[in-house]
Amino acid sequence: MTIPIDRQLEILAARSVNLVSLPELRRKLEGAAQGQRPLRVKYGADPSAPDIHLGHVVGLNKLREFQDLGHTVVFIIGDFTALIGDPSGRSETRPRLAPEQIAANAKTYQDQVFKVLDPQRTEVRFNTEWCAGLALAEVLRLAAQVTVAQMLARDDFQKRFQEQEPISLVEFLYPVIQGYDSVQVAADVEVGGTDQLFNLLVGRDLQKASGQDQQVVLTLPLLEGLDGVRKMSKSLGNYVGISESPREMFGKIMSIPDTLIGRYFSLVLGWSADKVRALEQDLAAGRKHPRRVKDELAQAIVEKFHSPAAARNASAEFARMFAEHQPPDDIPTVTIPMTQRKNGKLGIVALLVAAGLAESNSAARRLVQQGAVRVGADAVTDITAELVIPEGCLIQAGKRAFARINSA
RNA sequence: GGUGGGGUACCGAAGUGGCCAACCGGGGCAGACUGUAAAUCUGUUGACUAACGUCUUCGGUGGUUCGAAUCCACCCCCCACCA
Repeated sequence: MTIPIDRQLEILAARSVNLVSLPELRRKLEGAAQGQRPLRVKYGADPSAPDIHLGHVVGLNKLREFQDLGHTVVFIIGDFTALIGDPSGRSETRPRLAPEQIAANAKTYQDQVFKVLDPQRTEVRFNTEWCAGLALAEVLRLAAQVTVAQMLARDDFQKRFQEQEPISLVEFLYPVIQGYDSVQVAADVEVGGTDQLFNLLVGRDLQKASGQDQQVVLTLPLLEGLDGVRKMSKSLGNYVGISESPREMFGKIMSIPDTLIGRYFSLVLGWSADKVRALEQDLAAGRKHPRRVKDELAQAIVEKFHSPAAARNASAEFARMFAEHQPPDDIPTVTIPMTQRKNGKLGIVALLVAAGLAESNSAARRLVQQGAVRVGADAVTDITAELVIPEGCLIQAGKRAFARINSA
């Protein structure tokens, strides 16, 4: 590593919201450079939802930057803490998960994170390793480091408390256990979202109490989800999973509000602040068209998680589907036995249901009445229509749902 | 242990004997428009029915009533407060 420390600090501090503290990070980087010892950069993942999405990528990108500078990422899967549920930013107690579910999620996690992280410089740990056998006496010693006042000073708890919403005692323990992870892995740095600030700082306290060097805390912005307002999360359904198909991924990114374009370039693709600013100025001045820029964004993201070819295809298909209103090329084929037909004809409502394009006859009728349905080249607006369906006939319900019909 | 407040459709939340398949908001779906699955506007959002209409739904079980999400009884679950 011959990159000067100043440059390293610049890279690592980019996009951060909190950095506690810059001098400490400098000291640690210098120590690492001199002692040929990579820093241990901790990141905790909550396996309560199985998909890694772009919101996680914000953190993963930062970890990758550490790795590219020669450091080691300690990726902790919070299989034990998932039994509690992180209260951060929550307005209610999180549901607790079954151990089998957590194990399954943890597995898919590991498969996904290496799309961003370098496996050679990653240490994956499960915190059950050291939490499961934790003696109560030890828990008490740890818990003694945090005061109720500190807890209640947090926005999320305060709000819940004032609104007489329930707060479980184990939720108070969550930061303690997460902090204990830092002690166990001897973390030099911990990276997390801004909502994790409190938890990360508790890690510092516990390390200090254990006589360890305190970890540097680095928080990153929370990426807004597809709705453009709330943070991206699985439970809000406003997320883009990194394992999603190129088409899904592309389409979802095209649907983000224009105002978020710069943020996605910055946080998902790691663009520099200067570059993002220039882009936003071009957009504001009308020198660049949001549609085109978003297309670039969506392609770049698909490329990051799939391939350049997949990105080009997704873009082309999207344009064909929505700009030219052409059907996509992989349409599911549904077989409808001739026996379901009367005189070789099929009612439009039954057809939609049989093709899986409507959940019920009522829903099918609504679609027809709303003018969403096409059979072959013809729009169908009469719910009593009886149709002869040629082999391979294309059925469309709405802009995005298609099926091709076979008989048997 | 005591007191009080709750459990309504995917979510939030009104409704306190008929006008309730149930206001409203969010979400979803559809249409128009467009630069996109953006924004905006409009419609729609239990099931069956071509339609009239019928059936099931408001924590559970019974009951009162011509008629209940709404009243009564018992039960289950959740929460806050005071100890």
